[in-house]
Amino acid sequence: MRSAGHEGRGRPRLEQSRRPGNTAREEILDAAAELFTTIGYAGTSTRRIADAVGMRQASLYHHFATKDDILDALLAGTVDEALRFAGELLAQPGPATSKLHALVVADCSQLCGSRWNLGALYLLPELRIDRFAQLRANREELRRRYRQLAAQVIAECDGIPDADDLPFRLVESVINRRSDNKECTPETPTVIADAALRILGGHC
Amino acid sequence: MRSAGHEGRGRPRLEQSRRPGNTAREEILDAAAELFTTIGYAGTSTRRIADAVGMRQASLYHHFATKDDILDALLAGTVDEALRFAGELLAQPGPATSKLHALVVADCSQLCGSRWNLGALYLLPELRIDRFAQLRANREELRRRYRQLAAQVIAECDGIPDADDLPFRLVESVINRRSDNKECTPETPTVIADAALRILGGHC
DNA sequence: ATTATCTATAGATCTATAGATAATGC
DNA sequence: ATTATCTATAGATCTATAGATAATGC
Repeated sequence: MRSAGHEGRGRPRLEQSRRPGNTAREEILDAAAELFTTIGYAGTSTRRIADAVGMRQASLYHHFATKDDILDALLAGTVDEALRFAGELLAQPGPATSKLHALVVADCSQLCGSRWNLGALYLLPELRIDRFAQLRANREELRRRYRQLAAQVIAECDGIPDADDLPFRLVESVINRRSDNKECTPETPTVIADAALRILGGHC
Repeated sequence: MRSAGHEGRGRPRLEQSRRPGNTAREEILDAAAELFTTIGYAGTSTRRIADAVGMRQASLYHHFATKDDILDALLAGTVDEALRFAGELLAQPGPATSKLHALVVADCSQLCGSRWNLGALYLLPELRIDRFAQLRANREELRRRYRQLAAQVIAECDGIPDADDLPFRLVESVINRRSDNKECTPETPTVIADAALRILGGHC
């Protein structure tokens, strides 16, 4: 079992690795995740990422063709699981209330559990460029499914129709809380999920 | 009454102004507000701001000493009014419920009403540098006053203690909605304010 | 031979400054 | 004289490429 930065295949690094990860690719993604979420994408130079890993700037390009590809790799997969779970819940029978609760708990757990605040990447203004249109569309579809589930809860429990976008926004608030250096507690996911149901104003 | 870009004091511009505002300073701030909120701060070059105004890049520096100063000028004052109003409400007697409602309505109206989504500037990762520590502290103080007011509502109405941060986060959600190109409606401020009370779970 | 790193650098930025110029104001 | 613009550019980046080098694998 090879530990990062030690005894690899190619030429050895000049400095020892400072990052977790079994491969150079994972080390780069870990450093980029920290920097992109804290100082932004445009504000993070490839040199700074390389410094954080402990390699030369040019060496990044053996693993990623462009800087955009690094952001892409970080984002890929973050929404997919949430999207899949939301689709599965929508297809199932049963009360929407418990389904929405389960979705919120799952998504908040994921947002709270990641080593870096990866959800914040979706809020970066840089994501507006065409290159990331597909990723934005995925997030938009997730939002649509939240609204659909929320609308079902509102219908079932005689809630407030205008509130159907708010459960999704409450989940996003976990990202803002982490950006403000407020930690998640183990209770956070259920606190948010309970709040998401209350906010719809129904009597179930 | 002088209209921007026409018959001013100094040397005339090569191009006509493309921006609203009675002074060059206002035109620059308008262009910067659009660009900073849509493509980010680090991602917006001073050249691009100047192009959007219809002047040369170097001419910006007659009005602002540094690029940071432009962001600073946009942020200055955006939180101050909210902070003042929150402080005033906290000092007044009366039920916390109606005070929190009024604060949320006021802040959401301000966030919805600005020509550009200025609230999004507070969510930019670039604001983490020391230069903007005071502005972040102001926003943190506003958040603290929201929590204080929310805690009073929770005490008065037997609500859920863990929910005290959520009214502030709901107000922030208006920023995310605008970033997602969802317009505010005239009802948005009261929709959010009503939701902020429901989310605290009290029986008042 | 293959791989992952290294050094060096091209070419394109980007912020900010220096100094000239073309208006109005006095 | 004062003001707001302009042109030109210094100096510091930044991304990405070219090609050398030092390991392991076969």
